[in-house]
Amino acid sequence: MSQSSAKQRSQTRERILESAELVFADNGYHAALVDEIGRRTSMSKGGLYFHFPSKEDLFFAVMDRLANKLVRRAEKAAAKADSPVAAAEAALGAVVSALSKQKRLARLLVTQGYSMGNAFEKKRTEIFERFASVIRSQLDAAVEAGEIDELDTGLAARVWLGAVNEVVVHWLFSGGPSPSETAPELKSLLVASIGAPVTGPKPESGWKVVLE
Amino acid sequence: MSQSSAKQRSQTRERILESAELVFADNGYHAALVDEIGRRTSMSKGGLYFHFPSKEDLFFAVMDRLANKLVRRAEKAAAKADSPVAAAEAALGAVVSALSKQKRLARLLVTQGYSMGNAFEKKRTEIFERFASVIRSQLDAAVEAGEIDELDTGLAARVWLGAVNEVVVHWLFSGGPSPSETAPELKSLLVASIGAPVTGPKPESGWKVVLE
DNA sequence: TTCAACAAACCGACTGGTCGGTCGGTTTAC
DNA sequence: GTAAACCGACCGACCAGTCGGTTTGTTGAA
Repeated sequence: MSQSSAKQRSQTRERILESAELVFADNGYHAALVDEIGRRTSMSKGGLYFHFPSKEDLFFAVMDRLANKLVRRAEKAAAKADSPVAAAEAALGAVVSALSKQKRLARLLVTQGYSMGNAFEKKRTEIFERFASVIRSQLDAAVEAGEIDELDTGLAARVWLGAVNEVVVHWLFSGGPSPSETAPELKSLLVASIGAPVTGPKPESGWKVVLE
Repeated sequence: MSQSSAKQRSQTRERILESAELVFADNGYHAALVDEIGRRTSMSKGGLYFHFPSKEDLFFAVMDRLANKLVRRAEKAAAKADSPVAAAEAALGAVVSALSKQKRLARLLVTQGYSMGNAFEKKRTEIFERFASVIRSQLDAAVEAGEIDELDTGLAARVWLGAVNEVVVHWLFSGGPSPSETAPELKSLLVASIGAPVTGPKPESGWKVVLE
């Protein structure tokens, strides 16, 4: 009946998204071949095009799926913290940690969004803004609570993300240290940037690398 | 004679680089057509290929040329400052200001380096590292002079650049405020991040927006 | 229980347009 | 005279997307 076939349908979609994620992450958008995605899904090109109208749409779907996962993690981590600043730290930490775990994911989110025309670049920005707003709302709360002085929290959130972005890129392409290794130092810099007191690199500050 | 033809030669190269910069900046690497570069240089494709072995090499040459210009500016700005921290601020300010002035340039440096395979991504990173080292050496001097506490200056420099990068991207793709507008706030955040005392947003701190 | 009718899902050879790069030739400069 | 500089029609690889067709699954009437 139509109920069960709808389930089947979305399972197939999921299978395709999974393969597509790998192929896009390994090759970047342009070099990724639709045929290759088909191969890894054990499905013909025609089959793929039955589920997704274009390569572009498929790519967007992959990005959205990843972003959802990550944002959920960040929010979860933030919810556990017991002060706004700590929550902001925790959210950022969750992202850093997740990216460290999976180079593929890092590549996709951090660099591939750029690799094309304006439509794509907007998508990348949109996703980054979602992350930024998680951090931003914590910083707003921190200001509200008098934990830190007033400041442009939107800007601060972007600064934080930009910093993480660069550290990740450096790791990806220059063989620099993994983001999790740099995390404590990074945390100090970013917390200091918003004028909050920097607590020494203590392991209990929500920067555990274990996660997942 | 060979002297004058060598001059001619490099002038032609320069003409090509100029056009190529425009075309790459407007369209990104992939969408940029070699024929279009030829058109704007009033030179046939064959002519271009006499001077550059491939589209890829041409792109790299464009990037290098831009990077050289920017690094020179940053160093010049730094040289004028009268304390290491101020010099670091000034260098960053010069970059921000230059990027604000020319969206094209910003697009190229900040996003197009990503749009392809690994070779290109390395190039982008290489260029960013050059900027980072300008800032980094000032921070080292600041530590040396006891102006700020010890810290991972390499990381701090990357954090600064990453922050700028993100602010620029936000401006480019979300119609956010121009980087020069945000500059004073941004400066406060970044200076605070390295634990230096934040002087109010005074105009004389090397953040003049005028610069060519 | 069987089967015809229909649709959803899938197949894969093929097309059509795109461009980087080539190469035999012409022009220009010395 | 000759070599560097330049020309531009052409080639050939590439690949997203198409489309006529086959398979699989569902339904409902006989």
